Amino acid sequence: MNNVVNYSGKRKPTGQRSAISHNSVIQPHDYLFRMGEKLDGIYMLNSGSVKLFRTTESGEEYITGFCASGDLIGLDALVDGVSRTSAVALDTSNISMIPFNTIVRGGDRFDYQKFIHQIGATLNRENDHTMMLSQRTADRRLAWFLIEYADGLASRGLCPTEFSLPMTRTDIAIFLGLAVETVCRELATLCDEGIVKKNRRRIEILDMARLRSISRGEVCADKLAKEIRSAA
Amino acid sequence: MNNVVNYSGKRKPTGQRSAISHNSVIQPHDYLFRMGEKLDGIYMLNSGSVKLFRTTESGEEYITGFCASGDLIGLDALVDGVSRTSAVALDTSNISMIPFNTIVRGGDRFDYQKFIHQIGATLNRENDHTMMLSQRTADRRLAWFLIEYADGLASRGLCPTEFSLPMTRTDIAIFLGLAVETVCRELATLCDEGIVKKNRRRIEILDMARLRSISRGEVCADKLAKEIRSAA
DNA sequence: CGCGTTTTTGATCTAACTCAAGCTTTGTGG
DNA sequence: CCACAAAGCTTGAGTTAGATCAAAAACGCG
Repeated sequence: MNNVVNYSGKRKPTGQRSAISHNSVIQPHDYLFRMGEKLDGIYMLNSGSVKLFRTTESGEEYITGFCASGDLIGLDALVDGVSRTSAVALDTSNISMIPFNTIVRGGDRFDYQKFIHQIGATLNRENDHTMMLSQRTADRRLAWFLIEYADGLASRGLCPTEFSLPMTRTDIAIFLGLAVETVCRELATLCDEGIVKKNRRRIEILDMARLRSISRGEVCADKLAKEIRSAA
Repeated sequence: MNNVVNYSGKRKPTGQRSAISHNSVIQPHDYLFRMGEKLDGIYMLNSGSVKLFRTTESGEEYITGFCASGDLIGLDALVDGVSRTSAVALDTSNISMIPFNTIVRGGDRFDYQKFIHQIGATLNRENDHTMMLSQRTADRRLAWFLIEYADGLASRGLCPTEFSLPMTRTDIAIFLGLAVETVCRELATLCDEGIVKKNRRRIEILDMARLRSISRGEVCADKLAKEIRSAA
């Protein structure tokens, strides 16, 4: 499992620490901030993608979310200014910061309404993630993940059926609470059934309707595979 | 699995719907609001306990959290005024409401700072819940649950080692992403090892240190049980 | 007191984990 | 520019933690 040291060891010196004042660009593997760090405000992702995660003392990594353009990062620091989460860029990303002062006092042209709205959205996404992790089969989890990602793209006006995932299979596995091998296998199953096409990180969704019904638990992804087995 | 109809069917007419203006009392099984309902603001729980949950079209129930005094309820409605979550009282509870207007405009004596703080705290709790659900054994989940509950009591100045749980075993199971039977069995194991004492909903924690180390995954709750088996 | 709900325990089964190993891609240094 | 190393991805075989099914006991309520 990757840990903080790994990443920090191999990244370029760019963006070493969060000296972000207003607008800045960070490179893949650069940290926006690390868990336990005091933040100066909330970050807003303008482009690229960021992974949010925590590591326990014993080195277990937990991924709490993947962020894309428009998302707020560091909301959990609202409690006392310190984030319990680390944020690392997966792609080259453009980021701006909203200082805590602005948030608390309601600064110049800070869109408060929108900020509150985003908090609700974040909370809802967390809830969805939680629901997915409770008592669900691997095929549903993966289907859910792909749909979430596709929907996110669609809401940003991008193509929801053909895209490139910014994260590794291991990241997906951790996020979904599964083993890497399980993610690979389930993805392979979806391909076998003609629901998606994959080429490494590149994903093409061929049958969105079926993918959604798998996600809802109406049908099982391994249905075909099982039918073949039982026929034998 | 319990669903909305069950609860609504057997509750007394009190507090039928959320006509809560400022301060009110609701009885066990009364709904504060149901998923999809338009809220007038965010609720604050002053005493008692409330369960937050969602149900899918297919009737699956997911519990996103249990609230106790001091908690804000309905934050997910900040996105558009509608909550995707249902809130039902587990005990007789005292509740007040902060209208959206007050939140957005920053009314009279609305403690904005505290509000923002609470949002961060809620987000963190969600994250903890998510982490627990990702890749953890049943014994760790249950230990985590008991500790969370105990810590919550402690932070409210109540006794953290002897308490009565307001929710059913089934609720705990759903919240932890486990089967009811598993929750019962793991609780029984904890009792066998002298870590907790139980009498139905009544819980007494005898060895908090050991419970915490189980929660961290340092030791396995079924260790003893296994040692006995392997000795045979 | 009888009935429905909740809790508990037992037996069996299976989905997903773990371990193992090969393959592919990416990155690095000579 | 090529070779080697490291990371990432994939597939197979065997094991196991926890789900499911079944059923009894313990409450609590009308």
